[in-house]
Amino acid sequence: MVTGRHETRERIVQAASELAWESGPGKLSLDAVAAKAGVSKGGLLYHFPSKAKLLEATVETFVEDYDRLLKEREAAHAQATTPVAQAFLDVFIDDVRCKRPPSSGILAALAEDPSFLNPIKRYDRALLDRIKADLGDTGLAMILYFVISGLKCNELLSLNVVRQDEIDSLTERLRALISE
Amino acid sequence: MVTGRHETRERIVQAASELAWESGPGKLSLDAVAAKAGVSKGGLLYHFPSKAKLLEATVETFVEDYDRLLKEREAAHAQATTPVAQAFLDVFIDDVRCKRPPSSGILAALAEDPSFLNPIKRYDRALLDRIKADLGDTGLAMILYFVISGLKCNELLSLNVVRQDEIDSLTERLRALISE
DNA sequence: TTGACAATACCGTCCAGACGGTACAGCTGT
DNA sequence: ACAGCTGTACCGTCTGGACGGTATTGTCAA
Repeated sequence: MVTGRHETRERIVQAASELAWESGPGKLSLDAVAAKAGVSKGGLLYHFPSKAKLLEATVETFVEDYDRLLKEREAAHAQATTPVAQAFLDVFIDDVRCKRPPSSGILAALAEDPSFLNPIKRYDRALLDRIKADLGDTGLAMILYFVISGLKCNELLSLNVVRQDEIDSLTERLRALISE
Repeated sequence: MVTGRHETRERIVQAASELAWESGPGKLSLDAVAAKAGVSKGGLLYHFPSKAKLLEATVETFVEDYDRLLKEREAAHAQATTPVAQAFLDVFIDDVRCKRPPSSGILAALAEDPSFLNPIKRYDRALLDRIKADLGDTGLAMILYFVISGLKCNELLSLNVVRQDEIDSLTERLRALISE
């Protein structure tokens, strides 16, 4: 098969994420991932020499994708007084609007070993600091960050505690809080 | 060994939770749980005829324990205007103060099958409604619920994004918001 | 230009070990 | 007598990963 430089790698990572969602985070097998990605198991192990490396890459990809979206939204709010906070909200709202299945790749990584989430930990700590600096108000920054974090967690674990209209009114309220 | 009626059951559930924390949520084996609980595998399977039943019980125990703590705190705030919201905050604060390892039993259940979390979903939906009724202000209730939810998630996934003093100032601010 | 070689990107097979679960015989405190 | 176990033996399945092989593409000296 003729493939671009890292096209197959990306396909494998995406297949892993989708499979984690479909068959449960702890039931991710390399065989299944390979099959879903349209690659033989040998081929998979060429790109990711172990399951650990695959899950590592899944988390890293997740962070990179999120960072790209956030930067895009930040650029769109470049003239605003609180671009980071606005962008942070925007990305979350887009995420729920898109109704795409939660990124269970990170759950699969968590199931294997909690320390795989370290990149997220680092990224989010830096993000929280940026929101703080952006808003000036530390307390408000934390409220914004953790409300969104709670909502994301609710999605990630498929708890579905809130309805869409409740999410909408909550995000509107947050928008008002950070626009004052 | 002399045991009470359901003492062994409880010991097994607790062993499962601890093991999920120590060796990763997805690497919970019945052999290991039995060993940790000081029970033979046959004995474990006497109490929980399958792994699914064990994880189910783990989640149920988690919800029951939480409910007991919440009710205690509610009783302590019986004369206040917003007992549920106050108690909700109290239980969280106690939880982080105790510095006990996160209840990874639910992560193990999640790894096996996300639908094991349904009891939590039901409980939390009802809890959110109670906080809403308690506070009168729907938006404020959701902010309170999701900030705490975000903080819990942060703990559950061991992300440790915030320091203890930041948590303290955030919970104080929430306390002020719901005491007005 | 070409031929030798090497790196890349896979394929297909195989295996040791772990796992969930079954079965069952025996022990023991009440 | 019987619930509540223990201990052992076992089965079928699945899994991560090692391994050897193959086809394609790229590099580079002669």
